[in-house]
Amino acid sequence: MASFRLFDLNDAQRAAVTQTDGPVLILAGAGTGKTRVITARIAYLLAQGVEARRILAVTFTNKAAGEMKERVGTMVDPDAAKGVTIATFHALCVRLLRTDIERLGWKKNFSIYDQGDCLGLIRGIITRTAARDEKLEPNAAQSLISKLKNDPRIAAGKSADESTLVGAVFTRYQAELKRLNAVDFDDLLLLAVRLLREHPDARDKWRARFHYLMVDEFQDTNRLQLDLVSLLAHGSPPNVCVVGDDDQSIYGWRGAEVANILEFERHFPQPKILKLEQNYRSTNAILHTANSLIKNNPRRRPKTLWSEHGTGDKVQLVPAPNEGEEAAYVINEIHRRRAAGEAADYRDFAVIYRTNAQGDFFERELRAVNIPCQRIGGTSILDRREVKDLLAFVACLLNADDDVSLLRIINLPPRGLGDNAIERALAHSMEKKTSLFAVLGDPEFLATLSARTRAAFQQFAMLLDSYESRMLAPGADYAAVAGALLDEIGFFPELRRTSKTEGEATAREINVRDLLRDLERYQRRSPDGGLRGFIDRVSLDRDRQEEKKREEQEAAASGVTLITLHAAKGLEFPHVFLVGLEEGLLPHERSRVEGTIDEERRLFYVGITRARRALSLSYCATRTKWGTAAGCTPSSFLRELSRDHLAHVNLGQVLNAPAAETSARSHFSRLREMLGQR
DNA sequence: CCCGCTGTGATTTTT
DNA sequence: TCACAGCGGG
Repeated sequence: MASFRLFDLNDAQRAAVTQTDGPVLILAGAGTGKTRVITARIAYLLAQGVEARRILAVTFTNKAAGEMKERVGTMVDPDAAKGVTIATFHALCVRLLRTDIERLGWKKNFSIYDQGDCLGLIRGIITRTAARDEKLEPNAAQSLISKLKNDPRIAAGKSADESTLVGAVFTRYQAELKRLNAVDFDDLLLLAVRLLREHPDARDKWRARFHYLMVDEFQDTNRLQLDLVSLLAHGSPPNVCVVGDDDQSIYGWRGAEVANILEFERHFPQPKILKLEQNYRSTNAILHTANSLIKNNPRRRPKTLWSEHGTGDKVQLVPAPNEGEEAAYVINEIHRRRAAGEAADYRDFAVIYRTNAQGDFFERELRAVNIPCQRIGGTSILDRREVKDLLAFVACLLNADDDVSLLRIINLPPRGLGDNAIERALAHSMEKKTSLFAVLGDPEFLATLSARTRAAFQQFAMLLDSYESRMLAPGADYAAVAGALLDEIGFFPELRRTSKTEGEATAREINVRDLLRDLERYQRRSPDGGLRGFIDRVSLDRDRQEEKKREEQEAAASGVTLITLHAAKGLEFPHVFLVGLEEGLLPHERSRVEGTIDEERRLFYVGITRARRALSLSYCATRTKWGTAAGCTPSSFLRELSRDHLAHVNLGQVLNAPAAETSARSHFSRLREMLGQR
C-alpha cells in the first residue's frame, strides 16, 4: 500500500509530509521541492488509510492542479488518486454553487462570465448611470468592483456606498448579473463564502465531506479564499495544511494578502510551522545573493536557502550604457556560452524583465540576429472570437436568462436583426422585466415589429428552441448537435467571410473544430458532467487549448524564453538574464506611491531564484522611454546584495574583445548580428 | 461595414 | 514614441 518512498525526501520534507493532523504551515522556499511535498503528503494520507474523498487540495491555476493530479496518480493506485479532490479555488466554488446556489437566489444553471463579458456589462451600466460630467473608465471600474468584492463588509452582505459613481455602478452591476442568472469570477468566491456563512446546513454538509484540506501557494490567497478555507475547515483543531512562501508573494496588486501567511496563527491557532530551506535548483552563489536581498524585507518569516550544489559561478553585475548594449551583451553571452559548451540549447536561457514592453525590445533584438525565442504571456490570448461565439450559443441553450451571450449571437451570422431591432427588444425586456429570450416569443412585442423583423426574431427563437431540446435530450451527442447547429447557421462560411486572410480563416476554423473535439472527448470521459460541466471547465480554463498548442510549439522550436518576473514564478532556467534593473523599473516607480516596495523586492527575489547555474543582473545608464532617452540610476536593490558572489562586468571590454578560443564562432555570429541589423 | 483620424496613456495577470 | 480605443464619415 505505502509504496511511495518517504526516504526519497529530506528530513524537513518528510516532517512536512507526515505531520498530517491539526493546522500546519509549510514555508517552502523557492526550489525546495514544494510540489513533491504536497503530492507525497496526499499519498501518505492515503497510505495511512484516509479515504480519498476526504482529501481536498486547492491550487490557483489549472496547470498546478493538473500537475498535482498527474503526480499523485503516479504515486498511488490511480483509482484512489481519482477520488482525491484537487481543484482550483474557482472550480471548487463552482462545485459548491452548482449544488447549492439556489439558496442565494440564483438558478442552478447560472452562467459564468469572463472578464470580457463583464467589461461589456460594466460599459453599458456606466453609460446609463454616469451624469454628463462624470467619467469612469470601464477598466478602472472593473478593477474597483473586484476590490469591492473582496472587501469584508461587502462579503458580509453590506451594500456599497452608492453616493459615489463606482458604488452605484457596483450595485447595478451586481443586480444585473443576478438578473442574467450569471456570476463573475469574484462572485464564485464571494457567493461560495456567503453560502457557507449564511446557510449552516450547507456549511455542515460541505465540512463533513472533507477531513483534510491542503492549500498551495497560500501567500497568494486573498481574503475570500482564506474565508473559504476557514469555513470548510472541519474539526478542532482542523486538519488544514497550507504551503507557501511569503517571500514570493507578488500578487498583492490583485488582492493577495501576505498577511494570510504571515499571520497564519491568528486564523488557525497553534499550528505546526515547518520550513523547507534546502534548495535543489541553484548554486550557493545565487542563493546567497537571493538571501542577502530578501532579508531586507521587514515583515517576513525568516528563511535561509542553501544547497548542496557548491558555490558555482559568480553572479554577473553588468552596467550597460543603454538598452541596445544591454541586449548586445545578452546576445553575446548566449553565443559565447553555447560555443564554450556551458549551455546546450537556446531553451536553457531566459531573459526576465519587469514590464512587457521591455520584452518587445528583446524580441526584436534576438530575432534580428536569428536567435529563436518565445515570449511567454503578453496579450495573445483574448483574441478568439469564434470560440466565444460558439460558447455563447451553448450558454444560451443552457441559461435562457443569459442576455449577454444571446446578444453576442443574435445577429450571427447576420439575419436581419440590426441595432435598431435589438434595441427595441432590449427596451421591451426592461419594461417587462424578463429576459431577452422571453421577449422573442412575446406576441405583444412581436406585434410592434415589421413582418420581416418579426420573422427574423421568430426564426432565431425557433432555432434556439429546437437546439435546446436536442442538446438536453437524453443521450444527446453534444458535439454532434453543436456541429449540426454550426452547419445550419452557416457558421464556417461566415467565419471565412469575416476573416481577412485565408490563413486566419483556417486558424479560426481549427479553433472551433478543436473545441468540438474537446467536447466530444469530454463527454466520453465524463459522461456525468453534462454539457454544463464542459462549459464550466472551458470558462475556468480557457488557456487549456492554447497551452497545449504552445507546448507543441515549444517542443518543435525551442528558443530563449522572454518572460516577465510575474510570469516566471514557478519556472527555472539554467541561465538567467535579469535585465533593466533600474530605479523606477524595479522597484517600479508606482510602487513608491503605492507603498509596495517590499513586493518589488520579492519580485526581484523571485527573479534571482529562477536561475539554476548562471545569473546576470544588468542595468542601463540611459533608456529610451516614450521616444526620448532618459538617464537612469541603478536599482537601489542592487546595493542590498551581498558582494561576496558578485562579479562586475566591464561591458566595453566584453563586447570589443571576444575571447580568442571562441572567436571563430562568435565572430561569425557577430557578423550575422551586424547583417541582421541592417 | 470599414477605414482613418484623433486623443490618450503607458506594471504586473489568473480564474 | 507607439498602440489602441472610440468615433465619425464615406
